[in-house]
Order: sequence, then C-alpha cells, then structure tokens
Amino acid sequence: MDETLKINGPYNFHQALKRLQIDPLLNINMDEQEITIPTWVDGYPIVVKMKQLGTFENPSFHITTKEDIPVSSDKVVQQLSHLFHWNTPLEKVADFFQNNELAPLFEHFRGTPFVCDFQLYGSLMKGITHQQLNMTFAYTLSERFVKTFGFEQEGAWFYPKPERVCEIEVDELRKLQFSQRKAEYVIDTSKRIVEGKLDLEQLAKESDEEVIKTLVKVRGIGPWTAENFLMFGLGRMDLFPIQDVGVQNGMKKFYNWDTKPTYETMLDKSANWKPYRTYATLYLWESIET
DNA sequence: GACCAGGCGCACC
DNA sequence: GGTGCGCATGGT
Repeated sequence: MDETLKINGPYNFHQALKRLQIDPLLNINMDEQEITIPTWVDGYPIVVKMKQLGTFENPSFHITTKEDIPVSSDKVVQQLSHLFHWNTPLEKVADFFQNNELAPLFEHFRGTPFVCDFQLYGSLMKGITHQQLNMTFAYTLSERFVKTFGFEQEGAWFYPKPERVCEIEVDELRKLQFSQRKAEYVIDTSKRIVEGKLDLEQLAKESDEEVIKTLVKVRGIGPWTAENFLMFGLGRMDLFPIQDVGVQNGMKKFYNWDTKPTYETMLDKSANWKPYRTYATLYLWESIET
C-alpha cells in the first residue's frame, strides 16, 4: 500500500504527534511529521507509516505499508480514520464551544484531534497498567510489559495477544515492578477475554453505558479504566472521567481555583460540554502540559 | 521525608 | 452505600 489521502481540516497533526511522543513504544519523527502505527486490521498485525503532507486547513497524508499485506487498503484507511478521528468534524466541535465557558481552550486547541490507542486489547491493558501512576512511570511499566511479552514487527512494537498474557505468572510482572494486584488484574482480565467471558469487539457495538456496566464488573476495572477504554479504545466522543487527576488539575488551572474541584462541581460544569466531553477532557489534559 | 501520581478493591461500618 | 486504607515506585 502506498497512497495519498486528503481529509477534512482543520486538523492539527503536529499537536497530536506531540502528545503521542510521551509513549516510548511509538516511533515518531517530529521533523518529518511521520509516525509508525502498529495496529490490528481484520485480525492481522499491520504496520502503517503515515506522514502529513498538507496543511492545517487542508491536510493530507502519505500512507504506506509493506507491499504484501493480507488486508485491503480500504480496511487500513478505515482503521486509520477511526484511530485518528478523521470523521470527527473538528470545526463543528470548535464552533459548539464558541459561546461556552471553555471557549478559550477550544480556540487554542482548535483542530487538535483525539488520537486513539492503536490496539484495542492493548488499550485495556495500558489502562489497567496506568492506574494511579504518574505518566513517566506509567509509560515505563507499559513499555517493559510490551518489550518483555509483546512482539516486534517491522520495527514496531505490538502488545502480546491475550493468549500469551494468560501464560504469564504474577511474579514475572512483579519483576517488572507491577504491584501484586495490578499483575493479577492484567492476567485475570486476559483470561476472561480468552475464555470468551469478555469480548472487546462486541463492546464496540454497545452504548457507553452498556460498556461501562460490563467492564466495571471485571476485577481491576473501575469507572476510570472503563471510561479510558471508551475514549482511547473505542474512540467515543462524550466521556468525562471525573476521577482523573489530570482532568481535575486541568479544571483547577483553567478556572484558577485554589483546590481541585469536587466530583459534584465537575459533573455540574461538564453537563454543558455534552456531547463532546471527550474533547473537553483532551483539551484540559493538553492545557496542563508544560 | 512527605505528598502526589491520568485508581481500585476490599474491609468495615 | 459511604469511607478509609494499602498498594509500588518515581517525581517534586
């Protein structure tokens, strides 16, 4: 596959890449505005290289893979479109917030897309792994996990399949500095998936509420991890994770409050941000990056 | 050295 | 159905 594709602007690919740079597993070239994407298409691990050619208002991408991939290029584009929110009307999102309290944020970050995790099962594992940890250490942990148990293809790292994670002993994850509990969560959740008790592809067809209801029944997955999966795994538009410390700090800074907001305040304010609360969340996160 | 990190489950009321 | 605590370790 080797093609160039135009998408709708505005689209701030540079800002998106800047954000993704925090993940040590990803291969990003800021000078070339290029990223290597390890993802799954129709059950096959596919490595896509994507480089921005166009402008902020008229973006286009050069998309390449190795020659002999077992899936159609249409399927690849469809997956990229999902991962990079190409069908999200970012202009409309910005307009929606024009007369909103968050207007300054949406003006500043206009065109910045929410980018999903590239692998669905990996997204859930990453969510569990990152619970309650500072970002640096969180990414160190997920990097160790993938480089120990995952696989490399064309220089890009894939999360292991759940079948592989089932075979891992808790002690092996303890050695990577997972807590006892977290190690159990990662392994047990993978066992559920392999046993067919938890079907991530099925969740993609269900409503946000149904997905949360199903996921929080799993030991090790609470509201934050479920909402995280809806945003980063399934690409849903209207999540607002009130337990997220980053969001709390984002609001504290934006409103110039002395302390972090209560859940009640967060729910109260965010009610005005439907149906784009995922974008409010993203821009609040962005706003506290130094 | 204290306190906080893009939480969660469990014990105990 | 709420509240408090332990978890692991790095950053500040």
